[in-house]
Amino acid sequence: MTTAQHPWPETLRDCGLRVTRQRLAVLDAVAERPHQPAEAIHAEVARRLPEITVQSVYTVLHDLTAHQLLRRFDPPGSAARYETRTQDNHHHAICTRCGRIEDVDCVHGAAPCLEAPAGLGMEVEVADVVFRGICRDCAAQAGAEPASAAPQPLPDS
Amino acid sequence: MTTAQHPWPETLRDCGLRVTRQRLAVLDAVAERPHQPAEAIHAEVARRLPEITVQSVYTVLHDLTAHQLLRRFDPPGSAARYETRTQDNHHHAICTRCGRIEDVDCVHGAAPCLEAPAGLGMEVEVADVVFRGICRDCAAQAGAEPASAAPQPLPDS
DNA sequence: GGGTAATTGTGAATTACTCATAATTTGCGG
DNA sequence: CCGCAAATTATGAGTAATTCACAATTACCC
Repeated sequence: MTTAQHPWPETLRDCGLRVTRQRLAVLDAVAERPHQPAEAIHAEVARRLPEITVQSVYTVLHDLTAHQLLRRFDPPGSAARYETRTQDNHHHAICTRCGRIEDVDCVHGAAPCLEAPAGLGMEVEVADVVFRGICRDCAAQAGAEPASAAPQPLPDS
Repeated sequence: MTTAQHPWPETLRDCGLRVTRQRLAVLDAVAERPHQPAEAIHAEVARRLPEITVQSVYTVLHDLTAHQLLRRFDPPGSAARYETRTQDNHHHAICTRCGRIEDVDCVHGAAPCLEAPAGLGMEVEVADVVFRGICRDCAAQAGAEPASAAPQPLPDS
């Protein structure tokens, strides 16, 4: 689908970061499949760079997140996820049954929820919103199967 | 301040739970100091029940959370916190410098942010909102000290 | 190409929990 | 009150996710 890739090397250099195979591979993997945990990113990256270690993936993810090339998202009760959408203010929806994570564009405009805490003595910089519920597919299945009480352990995207 | 305590024993029995010293002590500790991690709750509880173990605190927190007597909150990149405000829809503000966590009442009314994802194929049950920024105290200090780049490791309340 | 600082690899350590099982306790029935 | 059964807690080990220290390698300016 996306034949034209991001100019990752340029972006890296703009941040004062060196261009390495590991960083490019991680950026590609996260761009292609967002909302994956570090282990899954490592598995994907290892297909091209079999010698890469999980620890290096952690280091790369940490560095790229610190430089705003990646955004880290912590689903409650699960490992951290990463995505390349860092410039816009978007939120996330998690299905409590199948664990699927989807992006949710901001409803109130560009910087929506930041207007919220009027009386709060704080200058708000970020507002992270996590919606939780039952996605359409799981709701459809719920009619047939009563479904398990415990939610699935957050599989993939 | 709050001389009149909650009727925890009654509340516990209403949930079909037995009344134990450990549960009462945990409920008291969380009510008195919300937004504390399990370790801090254990430390507080241990002042009255020196023989209690951290694992038991984890079990109690888990059980009470499952029965809606406590609400669990996962700050990004930090251990879980607990609070007794379970009936209202409120959110949280975290100072990225000092780590202080404060409650934020809902701005849009009772169930505010649930109206958000119109085009989303999901029936939203919960909307967790986390505001992050610099609190008033830290902003005042920022003028004097340039402050460290890394945020403090989420101390207390 | 050479040097140097940045980056990655290696391996151990840590944090925040969870799990299995044994000991204890609560609360009901008698 | 007493005792039993189920619920709860203590004990100890185990796990997942991530971090840390340091040695080996690599990118990039000259």
